[in-house]
Amino acid sequence: MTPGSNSTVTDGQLIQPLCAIFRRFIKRQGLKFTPERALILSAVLGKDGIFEAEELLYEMRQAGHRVSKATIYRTLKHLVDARIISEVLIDADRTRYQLSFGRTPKGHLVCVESGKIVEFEDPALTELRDAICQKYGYEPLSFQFTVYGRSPQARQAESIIDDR
Amino acid sequence: MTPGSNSTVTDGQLIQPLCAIFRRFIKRQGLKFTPERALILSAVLGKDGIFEAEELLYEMRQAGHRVSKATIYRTLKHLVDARIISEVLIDADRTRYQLSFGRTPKGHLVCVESGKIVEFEDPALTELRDAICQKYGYEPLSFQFTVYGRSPQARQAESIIDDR
DNA sequence: CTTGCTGCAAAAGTTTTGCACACGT
DNA sequence: ACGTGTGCAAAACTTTTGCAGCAAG
Repeated sequence: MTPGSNSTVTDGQLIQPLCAIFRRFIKRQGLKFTPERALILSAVLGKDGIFEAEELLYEMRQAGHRVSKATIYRTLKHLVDARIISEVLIDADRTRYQLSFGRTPKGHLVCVESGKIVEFEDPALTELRDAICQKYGYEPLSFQFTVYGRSPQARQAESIIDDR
Repeated sequence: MTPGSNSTVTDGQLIQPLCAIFRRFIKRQGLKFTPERALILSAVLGKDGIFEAEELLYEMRQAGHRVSKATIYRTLKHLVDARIISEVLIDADRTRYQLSFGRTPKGHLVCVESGKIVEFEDPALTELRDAICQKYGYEPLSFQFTVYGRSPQARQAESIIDDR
């Protein structure tokens, strides 16, 4: 139950419909809707932003659920297929994920010094995605826009050290 | 429509200046400009588009140069630091690279079925990068825009199989 | 000479897979 | 019952690192 862990009230409203959507998606492929899959989906919905596989595993175990790393990875793959979450590629270290169902796709602004990630929305992103796809005759599915820069704090910190 | 402005012939003209730039960059850090580093830079300049570390290693060995995987990775890192090449993150499988020095930054259109990657230019990309950075007070460094879709060929192939 | 560089092999880290058993449908 | 799913541990991969000898400045 973990009281007080529900920081994202709005996401809570998504649990019911998304469970149904995921279950339908799974069944449509002749696969099975298991407790583990439901549990992982619910853990994903509890995340408010970008998350990682290992992080999900850790938090689920903290919450007393015993799931294996393998099942996490296998289920995340299905959730991506179902277009409920999407991969977020910020660096080559590991894959990150983000809830994407029913949300405007976001761009990401990354500080190369601190690694801090800021999400932002801009209608131009989806417009650009569609324009490019139309130009090449592609069916648009998703996009990823990541901007790398130096945050104000990092610039200030650097200017103190910097003496070249 | 685009003439051979991105061909390897044009890149040939970049070898001299880029060697100088890289050497200066390396020396500025108190590091050493070695034959291996020059060789790797030259192999990179021979690539016409996106490439991978392993691919570079294979081709250099084919060409009769003996370089280690470790040195390839170490040098690619320096080339990224020097802003001569940039990382291209298409999927989580591996890191790809691309010559970026003196070039308009590109976006990538990826077919999710075939994995084919099309590069494209659009001034809106850099404009968007700068607009976002300005909004948050960041110093813009680079960006990555990847659009995932289904190519006309893939859509056609799928429609033949598809009979749900 | 001093300091960094290279190749090799081993290590590290993330993601995948083989297997035996358990469980949805 | 049948066919998937799960957990575990091992495997697979890409990328990094420790080390001993080598080379650039």
